[in-house]
Amino acid sequence: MARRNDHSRKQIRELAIQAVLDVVDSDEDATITARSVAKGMGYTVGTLYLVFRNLDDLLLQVNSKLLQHLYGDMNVVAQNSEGPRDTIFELAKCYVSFAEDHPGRWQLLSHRRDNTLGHDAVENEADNIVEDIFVLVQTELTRLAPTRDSKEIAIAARALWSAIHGICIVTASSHLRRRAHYDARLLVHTLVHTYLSGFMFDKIESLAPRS
Amino acid sequence: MARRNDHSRKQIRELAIQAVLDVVDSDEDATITARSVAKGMGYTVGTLYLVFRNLDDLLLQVNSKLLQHLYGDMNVVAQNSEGPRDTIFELAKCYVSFAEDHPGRWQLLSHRRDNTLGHDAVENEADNIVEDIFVLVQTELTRLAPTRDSKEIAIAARALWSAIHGICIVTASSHLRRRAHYDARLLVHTLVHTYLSGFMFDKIESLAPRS
DNA sequence: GCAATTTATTGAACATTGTTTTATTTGTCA
DNA sequence: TGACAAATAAAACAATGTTCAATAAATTGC
Repeated sequence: MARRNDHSRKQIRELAIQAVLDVVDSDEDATITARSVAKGMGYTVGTLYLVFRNLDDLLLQVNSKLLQHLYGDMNVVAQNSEGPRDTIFELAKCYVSFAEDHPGRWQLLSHRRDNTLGHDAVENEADNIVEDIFVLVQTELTRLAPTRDSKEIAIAARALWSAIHGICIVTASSHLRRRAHYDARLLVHTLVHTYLSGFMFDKIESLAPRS
Repeated sequence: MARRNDHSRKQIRELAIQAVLDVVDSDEDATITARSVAKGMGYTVGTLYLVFRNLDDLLLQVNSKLLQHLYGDMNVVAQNSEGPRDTIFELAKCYVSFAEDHPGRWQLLSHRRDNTLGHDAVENEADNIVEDIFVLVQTELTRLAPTRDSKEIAIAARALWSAIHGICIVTASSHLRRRAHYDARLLVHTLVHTYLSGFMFDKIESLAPRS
C-alpha cells in the first residue's frame, strides 16, 4: 500500500490527469476506465473518488488542462505572426496541429460528455477557455475590418472557428474508421482562405437569414 | 413469450431500429441500452443479438437509415430551389433543421463510435451516403464555377460541408451543457454567405498550404 | 394426431464498467 | 503508548454489453 501523505490531494489530482494523458497518448483508441487510470497512478479506484466527484469530473479537468495548453500555444502563435490575416492562418494551423499530432487528446477534448455534474467550476473554466479562443479569432477579424459591427464580427468569428473545428472532427472521424480522407490542413487552409476572401469582399450587407 | 415467427428477422430489425428512434426522440439525453431497446420492441436482449452482431451494429444501421432520410430531404430541396447559390443555402438549412428538430437523432448520428465491426457492409453504406452528400454540394459549386478545377471544387465542397457540420456540432454541444449559444441557423447562414462570396471572388489562385 | 426435432425466444450467467461502502493500515497527538 | 483520524485498499453493488444453456413453440415425419 502506498504510504499515506506520500502525495497531497493536489498531487494526486495531477497524477490522475497525467495517467489519463498517458493512456490516450499510448493508444488513441484506448477507453479510459477508472481502474486503468488508478493503476496508472499507482493507486486504486477508491482514491480516485476521494479526489474527483466521478470520472467525468476527472476528464473535464483533463480537458480544461488541454484547452489551457492549446490556448497558450495559440497565444504564442498570435504574438509571433505578421498581420491579422496571417495570424488567423497560423491559429488555424495550430488548432489542426493539435488535433493531428495528439489524436488521443483531441478525441478526449471533442468527446461529448453527459452533464453529470451540474454547472461546475471546472466545467465553466473549460467553457471559458473555449470562449477565449473565439475571442482570439474575433480580435483578428476586428483588425481586418475595424469598421464592421462588433456583433457581426463575433458571429463571423464563431462561424469560422466552429467550421475549422468541424473539419478536424470529420477528418478525425475518417481516421478513426480508417476511411480515405482529405488532408485536414489542406481543407482548413482552403476554408480560411475562402472565408477571409469573402469576409473582406463583403460590403455592409444584411447577414440575417432570409425567412 | 412472443410466439415465434410473429416477426421475420427483417421485421425484428425494423422493430429494433424503430425502438432506438423512439428512445432518442422521447429523450435526447437518454442512453440507449440493449435492454431498453429490447423492451421497446417487446423482445429480450437475446433476440437483439440474434439479429445484430452487437449494439454498434444496430446503431450503425440506425445511422444509415437516418442518413438516407437526410439525403432524401436534401435531394428534394436541391430539386426545388432556384439556382446553385440558393440551392446551397437551402441544403445547409436542411442540414441544420435536421440537427435542431431532431436533437436525439442528430446526437446518434454525430456520436463517435469505436469500430468494433471491421469494414462492414452497413458501415460502408453509411459512409457512402455521407460521400453522396458531399457530392451534392460539389455539384452546386461546380455550377457556380464551371471552369474551376474539379479537384479544387471537391476540396472546397468538403471544406464547406465539414464546416457546416462543425457549427451544428458546436451548437448541439452548447445545447447539451446548457450554455449560452449562438443560433446555429444564423451562424450557418453567415458561413455559407461569406464562404460563397470568397469562392466566387477568388481568381485562380494557389490553394496549396504554404510551407 | 402424436412423438421427435428443429428453432425462436427467453432468462440466467459472465465480464467489465462506474460508483459506494467497508475494512485496514498508517500517521498523529494526547 | 494507545486512541483517534485520515488515507488507502479491497470488497461490494448496480448497470451495462454479451453469451449461452434452458424452454417453449412450431414443424416434420409417421
